[in-house]
Amino acid sequence: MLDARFVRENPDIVKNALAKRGMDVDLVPFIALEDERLVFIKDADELREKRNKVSEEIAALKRRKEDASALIEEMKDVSARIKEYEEKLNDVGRRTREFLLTLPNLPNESVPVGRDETGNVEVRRWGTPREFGFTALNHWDLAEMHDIIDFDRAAKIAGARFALMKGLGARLERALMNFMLDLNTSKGYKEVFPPILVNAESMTGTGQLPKFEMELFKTFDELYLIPTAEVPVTNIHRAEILEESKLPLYYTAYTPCFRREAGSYGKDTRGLIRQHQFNKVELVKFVKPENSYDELEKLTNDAEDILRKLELPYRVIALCTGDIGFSAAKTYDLEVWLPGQGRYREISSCSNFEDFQARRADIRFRREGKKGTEFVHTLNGSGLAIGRTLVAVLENYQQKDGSILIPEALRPYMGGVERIGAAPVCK
RNA sequence: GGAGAGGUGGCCGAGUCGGUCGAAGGCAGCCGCCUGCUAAGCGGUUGUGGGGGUAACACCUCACCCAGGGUUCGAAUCCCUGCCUCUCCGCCA
Repeated sequence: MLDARFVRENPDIVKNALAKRGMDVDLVPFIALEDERLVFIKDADELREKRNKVSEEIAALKRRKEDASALIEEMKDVSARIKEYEEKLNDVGRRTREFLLTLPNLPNESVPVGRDETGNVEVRRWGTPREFGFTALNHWDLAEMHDIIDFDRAAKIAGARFALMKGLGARLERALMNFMLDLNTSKGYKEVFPPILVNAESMTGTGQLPKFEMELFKTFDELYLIPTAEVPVTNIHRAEILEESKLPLYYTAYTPCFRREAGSYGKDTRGLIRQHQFNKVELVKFVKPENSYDELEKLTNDAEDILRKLELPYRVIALCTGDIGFSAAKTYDLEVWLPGQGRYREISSCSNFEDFQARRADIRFRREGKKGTEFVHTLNGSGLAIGRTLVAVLENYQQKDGSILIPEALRPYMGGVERIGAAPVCK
């Protein structure tokens, strides 16, 4: 959420920044509402001041056993007017807040300007896509060949866009989770395992609500299935004032993630790329404002490191103003090479939200020796999406005979299994 | 699911028949003083947010005692609803 005061005092800056996102926002009604709100606050405060003063007088009179009925009579009217103002204030305050909650974050100046994903900028590449010397298969063909993912039975159990992992497929999924968590924790990220069902306040804190409810699975108990661990982990510190000395805070979490994928009909209908339920290991940071862009580079590098250790070719994309997410001020996507598709596909998204989420979720810190508080900056990134990493491993490590080598880094997590397919394998 | 208890400032904890309570007291913290050092002791101080004000402080004012309503001239204190926590019973991975 943007700061109400900042918006009303800098409407041009806000309007121009949002224009870069391709939005034409009319701030005039908002500012009018704000002006009204400020007047109400002033008037209501003055009345309340009077009420407080007179109440003391009444109390003093009563203590002296004197008659206070004239004052009480007078205050009845004052109180009634205060109530009127409070109702107006509630109404206006609610409307300004609702408006602000629907405004996305302002892009950072370093974000390339562009209308849509065609405006994204490749920042760097790592690794070289392998020369196969044969036609590389899709991961779903490979998975079927080895009976490690069963989409048909998953559809029977749950529906489309679900997967049943079996045998070494399930083992590989688990190996990736553990490998990533171990690597992340070795870099100082604290491992947490949060609730994956959260309340509306948490969803509002990170920006999923109120605008994107249609993308979420909701239960009958007013709880939502998380679309990413970003939600519960960022909300760990909701409504808290942190000590400066505790910052930065780094967390990593494995969680399942759930997305309705409304509006993605016909996209990635086969395979593991786009599922209603998938596993992900997430990185989350709480940092001081002056460090947040350094921290974004470091976080992105930490996510990249996972791909490097798995020896999977990837590239880093700086999303342009028209393509960054609602809450983000800047985002790098990591895209891994998928031979089966012959192109790079998103496997991680690393963002700096600056104080956008912190303001919504009320996460502040106090500087040593200074009075007052400031909002922290929050960041997060996938480190990494497990399902898509598994896809990348299957497709990049496939051999001519159809077997799949296990990346060196994962073998300790696979009980020593080096290959899916040719060698003795459990099916 | 059934039966009770409770939610107060960084923490502990007091708030009597509603009135001078932003809230006693203690601890922790901070600033002084004192003391060979440390401890103890003495004095002072220490919440958050909004509005106004200032070059910046200062300062003025309003709100906040889980949340939202209600009663009242006036509520931390009374009433209602919700949320959460704890204890006991039942049930269960």
